[in-house]
Amino acid sequence: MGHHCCSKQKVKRGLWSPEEDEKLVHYISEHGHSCWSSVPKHAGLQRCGKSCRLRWINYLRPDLKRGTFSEQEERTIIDVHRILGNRWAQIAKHLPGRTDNEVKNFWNSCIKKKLIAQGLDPKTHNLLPASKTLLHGVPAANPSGNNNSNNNLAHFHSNGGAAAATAATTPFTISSPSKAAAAFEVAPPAMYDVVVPNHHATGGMMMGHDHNHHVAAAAAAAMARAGYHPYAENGNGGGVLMSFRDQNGGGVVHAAASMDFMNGSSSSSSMEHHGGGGGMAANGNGFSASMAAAFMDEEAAMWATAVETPVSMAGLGGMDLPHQHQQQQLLVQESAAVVGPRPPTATLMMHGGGGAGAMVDKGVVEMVDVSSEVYGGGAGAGAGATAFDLDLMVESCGMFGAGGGNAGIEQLQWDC
DNA sequence: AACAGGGGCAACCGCTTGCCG
DNA sequence: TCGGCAAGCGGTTGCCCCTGT
Repeated sequence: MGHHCCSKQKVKRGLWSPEEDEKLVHYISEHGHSCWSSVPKHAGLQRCGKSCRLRWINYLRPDLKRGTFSEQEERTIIDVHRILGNRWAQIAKHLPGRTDNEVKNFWNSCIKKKLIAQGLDPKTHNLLPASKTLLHGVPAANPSGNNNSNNNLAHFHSNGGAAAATAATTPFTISSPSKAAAAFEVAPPAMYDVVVPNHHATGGMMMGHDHNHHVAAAAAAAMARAGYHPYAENGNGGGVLMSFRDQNGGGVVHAAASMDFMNGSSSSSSMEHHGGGGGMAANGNGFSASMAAAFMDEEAAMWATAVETPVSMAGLGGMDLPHQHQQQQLLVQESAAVVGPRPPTATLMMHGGGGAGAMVDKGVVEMVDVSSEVYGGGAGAGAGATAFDLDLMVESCGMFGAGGGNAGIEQLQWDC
């Protein structure tokens, strides 16, 4: 039958022979592939251009990395997938030398099963209903039986620490064993319950922002008002709050990125690591540096589906956000239009990066002060570095999988 | 040794997107 | 603005190989 694009041609299908590979490689290396539809003809192949393109991209490209995925690559995939979903091409961009097809196959054949084995829904990265029940002794959270993350939930994953809070109409609180449950109002009457067990590093990240200033992120502000965190210093809605309880490392990592959204400016971030390892996710359990990267472009904003919704979760600090208000709003609006079926009530934006900064200016997203920490290396990042192309970072909001190991799941205490 | 079943991977299909006339 | 074309992308299929019986 062949592709519709080459139905008139007599094309071969199925596996490629070494001779065909050789022809294609030889032709591409000499002439490039300015027009794939003409490649098979000129290369002497009985294939359609589409097939040639796929073969080249997925198999013959010289820069491809073959072989099994490393643990770090696996973590990266999981981390990025949590944010981007099944956007394999975008995920693959964070894995140099890997193709979307490869990532997709690896996910479907390996990671998916691992997550399921861990009691995680591979689609949402949330606890499967059975796990929720098991862990918390409460009935399945969703009366509809739908475990879709689009509905009421808050999830804090230790393996990467992406803190995603959705459903602004749903209440949640955050509590930790070291501090009594600090109920706070996110967006009245929003409230979640997120219980973080002792044995997991926690990535409780809150970025506050005044609701009247476009990028509403009242969570941190609410936390600040509630006095949840000593770094909740900006009671007017600004400020980034992060607390990483690193029990393995024996310390608590505090990170505070002071941002003044009110003025559209920010100061550099600061971090304090009280004891323990060398910084965020130092033991590999906490909020991975991969998640720390900037979230300032459309893919960051894709999480945000409602400009007016005042919940935003911040990643690590180190931001520089001039002209941020308008830009963020634009991004949010754009993504809201593009992304489609995202939680209609949730706004999630992750910003900043461990030691790195994200700058938004005139529609251009740039990473500044890109250090090894951004890539997940460095003392403050935990696991080893992954070299990512800066363009990719800019393009796809820089989700860098280098953080800690998959320590498991923070317990969620479902109120709804 | 033969067979069945399952897993992994390469390739295909079809829809979407972007570009250009 | 519209239509055609090429490329991009994600989901699905089918083949091959490995393993267990």
